[in-house]
Amino acid sequence: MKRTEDAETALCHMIEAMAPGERLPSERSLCEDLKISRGTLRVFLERLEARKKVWRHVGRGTFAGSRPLETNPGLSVVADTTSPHELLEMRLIFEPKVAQLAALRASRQQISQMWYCAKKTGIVTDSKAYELWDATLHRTIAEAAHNKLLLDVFDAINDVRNNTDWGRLRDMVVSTPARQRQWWMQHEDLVDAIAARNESRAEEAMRKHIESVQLMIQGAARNQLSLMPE
Amino acid sequence: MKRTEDAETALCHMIEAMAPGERLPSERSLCEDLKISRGTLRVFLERLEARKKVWRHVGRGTFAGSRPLETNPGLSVVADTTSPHELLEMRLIFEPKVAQLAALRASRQQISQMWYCAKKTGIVTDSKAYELWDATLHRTIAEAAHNKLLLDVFDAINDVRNNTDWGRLRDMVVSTPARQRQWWMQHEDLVDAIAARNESRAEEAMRKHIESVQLMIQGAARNQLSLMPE
DNA sequence: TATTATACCAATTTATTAATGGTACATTTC
DNA sequence: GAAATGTACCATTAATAAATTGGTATAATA
Repeated sequence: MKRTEDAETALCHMIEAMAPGERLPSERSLCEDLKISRGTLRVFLERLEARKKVWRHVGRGTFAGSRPLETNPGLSVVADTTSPHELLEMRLIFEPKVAQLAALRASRQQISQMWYCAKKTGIVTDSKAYELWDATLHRTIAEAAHNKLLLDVFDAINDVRNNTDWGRLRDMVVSTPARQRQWWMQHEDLVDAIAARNESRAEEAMRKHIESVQLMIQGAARNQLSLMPE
Repeated sequence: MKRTEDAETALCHMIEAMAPGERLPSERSLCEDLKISRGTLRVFLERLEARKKVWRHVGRGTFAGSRPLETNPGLSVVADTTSPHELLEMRLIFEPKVAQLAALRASRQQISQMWYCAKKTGIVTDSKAYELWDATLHRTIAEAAHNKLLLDVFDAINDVRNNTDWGRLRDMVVSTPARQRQWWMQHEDLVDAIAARNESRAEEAMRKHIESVQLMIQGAARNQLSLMPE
């Protein structure tokens, strides 16, 4: 009885002397040092964990201090748990302002590339090709904002977009020639505003464009929902 | 002479028949199949790479089609290459809209937590504690937007913020009681707008707040620049 | 009842091995 | 002499194996 209590206080002192985040020896070596069995040691550690004195993780070890905020998982893993609605809301926050900055800072070469991409979105026939040129256009605009951090965030969001499998939904984006014509005209309008260095018009054009997509997707999702058995 | 040319055209046809992104056999097995040496094969591949017909990567292989956009490196690694200016521009794009959504969707509990954090930013004395409560306030607002993807993006941006070492710059944020009072009042105003469910006022308050920080940091950076030897 | 001893599991890290494209150089072939 | 070959080695990456860790169950022991 006495010996194990001594071991517990020794363990506590040991932990208090450690810097937060520092790693404890493994359970197997700790129980040797303290001359107690692994089972009893784990009882002590359980209490310490409840008191937020340590935190544990299988395969890694036991650490002093309280569990750190889980590190950013890279954004692409959230693809499974996010919805088209969330993604479009995000893009609606982000991209209009990006277009505004692009209107200020785009180089002539970038603008001509935008024209090229926009034209392509009007003439390609299959949905995969459309998506490619659409993505390239939007990314060119993000590049034209000339802010590296902003571009990285854009790519991170796009990663989510690419790693989802709302497959049937995506095909609907260019389901009809009329729709494709609508997106193409919006693209032309957007690039025209950027080329004219008209900040507010560029922002507005991008906002309108994404809102259109949002409306379309919402409608499609509703239809699809009513058709699906579960 | 003739045989190698045949091999080159055969290689071209092979690649054209492949789907973009598909992986070619390794150089060592390809040159066996085509009955040519690795050196000449590599000359062909070099030409194909220049024409964007293939792209190569050491340790991975050679792939058909044009090189895909480089994958998101995790956002936290860009911390070294980004600047306070870029970060604040990013936040200025992002957070006002987040505040607007928060005004729509914040729960009562979240609002009371905002009040608590805002009050703390007014009374704490050391700059580390200020940063803690400031960060908690801003993150609570992001949570209140109730969009998981948005929150992840917010955390990613914050990661950059934490992983930089513009140390002296950060201390200046609360360098004087007058400054701290300024930020505190802006925080109170912001939370008040959210609590009142006033979207446009919340957006405006957040914009004003970040613009103030932006101005301050710019001024501080200028001063520091003029003091630094290199 | 409390403690020990033992065995096994799933998650994770670390170490090892194998494979890839990149490069240099001597050799062969036409 | 120019073109092609054969060979050896490197740095990077992927694939695999081995070792370690916390988590859990069970029987034996004090």
